[in-house]
Amino acid sequence: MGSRTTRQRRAVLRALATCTDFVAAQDLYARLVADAHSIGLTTVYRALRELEAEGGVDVIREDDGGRLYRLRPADGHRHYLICRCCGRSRPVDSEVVEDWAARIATDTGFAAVEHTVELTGLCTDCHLTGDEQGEPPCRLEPDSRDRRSSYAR
Amino acid sequence: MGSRTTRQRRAVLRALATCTDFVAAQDLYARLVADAHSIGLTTVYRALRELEAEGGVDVIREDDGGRLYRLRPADGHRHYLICRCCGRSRPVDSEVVEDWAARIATDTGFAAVEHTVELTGLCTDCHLTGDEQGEPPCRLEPDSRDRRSSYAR
DNA sequence: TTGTTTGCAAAAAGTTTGCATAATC
DNA sequence: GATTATGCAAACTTTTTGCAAACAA
Repeated sequence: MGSRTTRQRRAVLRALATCTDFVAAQDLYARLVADAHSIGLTTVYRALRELEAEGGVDVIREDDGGRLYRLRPADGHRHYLICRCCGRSRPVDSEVVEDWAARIATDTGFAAVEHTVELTGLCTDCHLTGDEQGEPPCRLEPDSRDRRSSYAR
Repeated sequence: MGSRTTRQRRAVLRALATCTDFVAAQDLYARLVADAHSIGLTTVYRALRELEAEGGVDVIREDDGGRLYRLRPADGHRHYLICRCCGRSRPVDSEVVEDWAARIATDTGFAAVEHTVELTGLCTDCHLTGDEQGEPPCRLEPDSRDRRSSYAR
């Protein structure tokens, strides 16, 4: 009934540790394959889902419903500010929000309250380059479609 | 170049106003059809996407990437606490979060910062009924799959 | 040995698009 | 009359599942 340590799971974890930012399952798979690993896409999906379930990764959602994963820091989950333009993310201080969520939980009587918080914007780099409308001014799609397309199945 | 008022768009808006909670595009479509309206699913999707773009609706995302829509109150956008069990939602006071997001925006220099905030939990009703593990204890799926299934295409 | 994990191919689901027709302004 | 909206069917994308073979313990 226990969980087993396999070559593939180790590889996924190591690849995830290598990433400096959020990655899509497909990207991670592509990286692994490009890195001469032998692994199936299904396995990558399963590994990420398991990691998500046990809280090993932070997850953000793309507009189209896709998921992006990032290894969670040892000191607990974090929230991020993501550039809609270049896709880069940075963790933000979210104590306030954590407290707020906890307060809501007690105030409402809801149990097992969980929260999803995402911030998006245009980083200064992208902001300087493109127009300021808030919609894709730069070289990359707002969601990471570009990063992914080069590895289309 | 302007947007036109059509029978279908009016119907979507009216149906949305009728809903007391978040609905999926497919559900809204099913309701409209059941209500003897003549409308296409595509049109519903388009209408909702337009409403979303112009800020007429609040949107939450399901685990599977689906979207649920709810007419936005006249006094601006809101955030919600959603029961993972029965799917019902209630608006929560989120001034704290709004302020926090604004602060992050100025602190980081990011432009056009937007935020997504969702709270989920188990409402007291559901909590009393099922076990307390935080996973689907009740009669309904944690995401609204049940509400939708009865109208499957 | 025994129960897990893998991975391929196929399925699934929700949403979007092509395009001819219909309706609005 | 010009432009915009509609709606059907087909396409698309990402993720999940069935199942036999491979593998860890």
